[in-house]
Amino acid sequence: MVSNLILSNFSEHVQLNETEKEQLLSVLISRPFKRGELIVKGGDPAKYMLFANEGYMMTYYTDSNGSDHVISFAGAGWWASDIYGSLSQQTTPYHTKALTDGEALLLPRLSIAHLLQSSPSFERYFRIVFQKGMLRQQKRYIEACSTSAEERYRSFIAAYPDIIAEVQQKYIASYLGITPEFLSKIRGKLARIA
Amino acid sequence: MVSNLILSNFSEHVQLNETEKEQLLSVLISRPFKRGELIVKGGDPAKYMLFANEGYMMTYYTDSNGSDHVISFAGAGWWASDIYGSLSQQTTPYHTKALTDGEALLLPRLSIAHLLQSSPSFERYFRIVFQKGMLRQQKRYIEACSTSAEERYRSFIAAYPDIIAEVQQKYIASYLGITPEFLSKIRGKLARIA
DNA sequence: CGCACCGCTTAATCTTGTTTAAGTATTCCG
DNA sequence: CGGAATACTTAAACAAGATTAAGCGGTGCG
Repeated sequence: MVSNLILSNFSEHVQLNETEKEQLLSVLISRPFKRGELIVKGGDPAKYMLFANEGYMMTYYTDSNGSDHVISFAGAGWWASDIYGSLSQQTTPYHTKALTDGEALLLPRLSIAHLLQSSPSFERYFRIVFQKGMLRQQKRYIEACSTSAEERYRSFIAAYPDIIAEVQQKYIASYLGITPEFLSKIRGKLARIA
Repeated sequence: MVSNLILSNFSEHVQLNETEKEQLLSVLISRPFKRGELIVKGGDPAKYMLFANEGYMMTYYTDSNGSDHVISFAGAGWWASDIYGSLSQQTTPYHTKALTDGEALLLPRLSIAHLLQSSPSFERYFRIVFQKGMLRQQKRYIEACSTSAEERYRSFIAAYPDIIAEVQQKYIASYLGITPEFLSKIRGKLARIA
């Protein structure tokens, strides 16, 4: 398991000493995955936070009508946005699925609790991660309300060309909050213009 | 300034000792407000986090077309959800407005930084606040995608009857992501049924 | 090889919610 | 008290996006 990515992610926000680094690395669990594999199933006990060390994952929610809603994608160097694994809660409502082959690093809930208690640096790190997460979610909500599907698609390809390349269209559609059919229509229109 | 509310909010998540309590109270600034008053204006330097000690506030965003989008309401005992004041950033894009007469407690950004450094309890408190905030925002996004405006309105009145009583309809409409006209239509329909 | 499945596309029809516009009720304020 | 904003309602025309259904192309597998 190569752990440069997660260490550099931490060091963007806090400075860990060698002991803390070792402590972190010692509790991470490598979890290789294959394209299409369901890594965490909604309804199951939420035991971990998931960091993408390699490849792509997505976190999504199945509503009461059986429709899926993609909450976010996570490429290498990102946390999956199912953070129920960080709470002393029984289950997560979210699924997390592999979109490509790759490797996740699992951080067990109990280890999180332990890290948080052992050093303020960890409290600080997760405080910042959640602070940014909250801001990102707010921004996404506003964009969903105030811009058309076509605009959202355009800004998505501009912002995440790598995800467009790797991820199936139906998941992009779900992320944008539209049907695959409508995304196809938008793409047809954009291709005709270009 | 009576500060029971904010202390009891903190004590829901962390246990502060007397020194920490005094430290917190000593940096809070009382900010009484009148109904309709703009407490924080979008585009201005973000200097504070705002805690509602009495009355109701709302945080909203004005998009590039000039339409407003209510991000959240904050009644007594809640933080306003503009958390830009907690970052070392220049400005906030969000407005915060008084919906009733009341009092906000302002927590200056520099004081936050100071609290965070002086005790892990404060890191922990804000970590939990942002963690919950992120989850709330995710939930809201999913609801916006997966349920009709009528359902959202019904669950809103069920969950926040006090806000319905205090807050103008056009702001509720904005919060639900619909036009005031359409909310009026929904209300008409529900009244006819009942 | 063949066929079943899955993802993408296209197009017609339908729904939800918007826009525009007009009218009514309230509240604020001199 | 009176007049002017401002909030809410109603209704018709309209638009964005959903639904349904059909067809097409690749791909995995017996």
